[in-house]
Amino acid sequence: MEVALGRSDHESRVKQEKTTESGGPGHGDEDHPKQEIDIEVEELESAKTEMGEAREENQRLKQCLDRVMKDYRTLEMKFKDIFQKETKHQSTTTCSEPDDLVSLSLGRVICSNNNNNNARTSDDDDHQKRKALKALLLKDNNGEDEEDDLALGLDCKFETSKSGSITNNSPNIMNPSPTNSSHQEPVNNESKALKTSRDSYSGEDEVSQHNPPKRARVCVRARCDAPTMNDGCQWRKYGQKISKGNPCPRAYYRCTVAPSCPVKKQVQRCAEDMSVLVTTYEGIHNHPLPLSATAMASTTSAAASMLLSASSSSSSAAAASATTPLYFSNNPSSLSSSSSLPSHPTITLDLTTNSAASRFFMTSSSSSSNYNPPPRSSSFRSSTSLNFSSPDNNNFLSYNSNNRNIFSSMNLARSTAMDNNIYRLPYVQKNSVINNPTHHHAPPQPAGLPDSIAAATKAIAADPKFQSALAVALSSFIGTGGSGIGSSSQGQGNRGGAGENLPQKVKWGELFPAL
DNA sequence: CGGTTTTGACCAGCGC
DNA sequence: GCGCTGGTCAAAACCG
Repeated sequence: MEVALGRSDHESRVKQEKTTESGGPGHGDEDHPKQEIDIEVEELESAKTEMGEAREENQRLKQCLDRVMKDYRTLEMKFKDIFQKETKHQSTTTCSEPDDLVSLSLGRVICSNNNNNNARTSDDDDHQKRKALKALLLKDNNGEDEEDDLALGLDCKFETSKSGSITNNSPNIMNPSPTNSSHQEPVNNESKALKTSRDSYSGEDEVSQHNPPKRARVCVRARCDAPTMNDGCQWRKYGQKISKGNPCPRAYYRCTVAPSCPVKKQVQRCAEDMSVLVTTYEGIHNHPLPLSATAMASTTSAAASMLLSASSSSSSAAAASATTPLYFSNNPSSLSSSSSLPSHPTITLDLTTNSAASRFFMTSSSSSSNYNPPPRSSSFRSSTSLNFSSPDNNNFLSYNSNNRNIFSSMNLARSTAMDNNIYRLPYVQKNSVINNPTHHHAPPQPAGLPDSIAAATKAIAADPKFQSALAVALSSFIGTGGSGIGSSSQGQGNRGGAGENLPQKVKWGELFPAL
């Protein structure tokens, strides 16, 4: 419906413009009506052409979605089998051993010990996870109605071996589950969650309480002309600083969706490339997020969870190093936030290079990395980078051929879904391959979609982190489709919205007037 | 008028 | 202890 409106708006706008150009009715000479008719016919034809193209693309997207669903179900079955086997195998051991799958398991409660407080069985969790992901993948019309499900689905939960009575949110940077205890304990919840997460990666409970490490940060690098990226949340600027080594000031924002929300973000342009916006998120939302914010939320929470999961202990870090290919953004100069504050465990989502969503890198910190943050003698230091860039344009997840960064794509995707009830999924291009030279589990990829999916299946099955992160990434894309863009990000009276007004916001009717 | 932004001051952590 | 830097506060300015 909205599409039609957008189209009619477009047409009426065109007509209005023409009327204006021709000086209005009765003012032009005799030839003008003919020319106008010709022009209108031409535009009608072009509009029809565009409509046809859009329909084709919609078909492709539907097919892509079907394939993704099939793959997902296949993978889920495999994963479930593997997980059940591992659960049986590990049932004899304690839960003190961190589970690399914990971070992105989409609601699963991992490491279930014998504590009775956890009534959820593995099957229950699987069911919940499946339900949540299914809701993510299948919901098409009533996105807002399923916001809770979405949030639940994207939630990550930890259960520490010591505090079994607490089923906390993971260090979920952006998206705690609204169904959890957030509402009951809006303030303490964060510290609890942080404590749990800290405990999980420091392994020093007592020390953590008295000398807590800095909370994890998620750094997102993306090309953006706007003052800040629109991530769906409401932010209020509370400070600005010129930081060392960067002529561009760093702006400090605080989440204003809820008064007590502790989440902050720092926004700074990259010194070497002013078009790159570096946004660093810190903290845990203690309120339900608008659906428009869940994309970034799930992405950043996944990243942070991975970071903390990988950092949870030496064993898990070693496991991460062993199982996860290393691919650092190798651009420390741009990571002013993280590099200047290496005491914060920081994960970086690098979305800056070339094409759209593009290649999907999972990386993890390791001493063998070529990324050398400034040395600092003390404090925990961790840096992890997810690189979505595609230097060679062999896209795996790609929105389209536009040279648009992933989050611009997210905005567009949401506009699409909002107006057309069809998710504008990142689709796999015809010649797409998973081209991850650093991924040892991914065999050489021949071109072609089925092979790509097969390769993806192998790669995902081989690497739980990759698997989980891919799921989250997919849910991020899909999650953007459920509601109107900016519908919740800009509240009443939010003038300026801390620079969050959407210059990059594109109306669907303008983008695809043919629809 | 209420909310946001700006901006100088202040504080804490760190290195020397 | 001092200086540097990052981060935050809060009063004033700004805006619709």
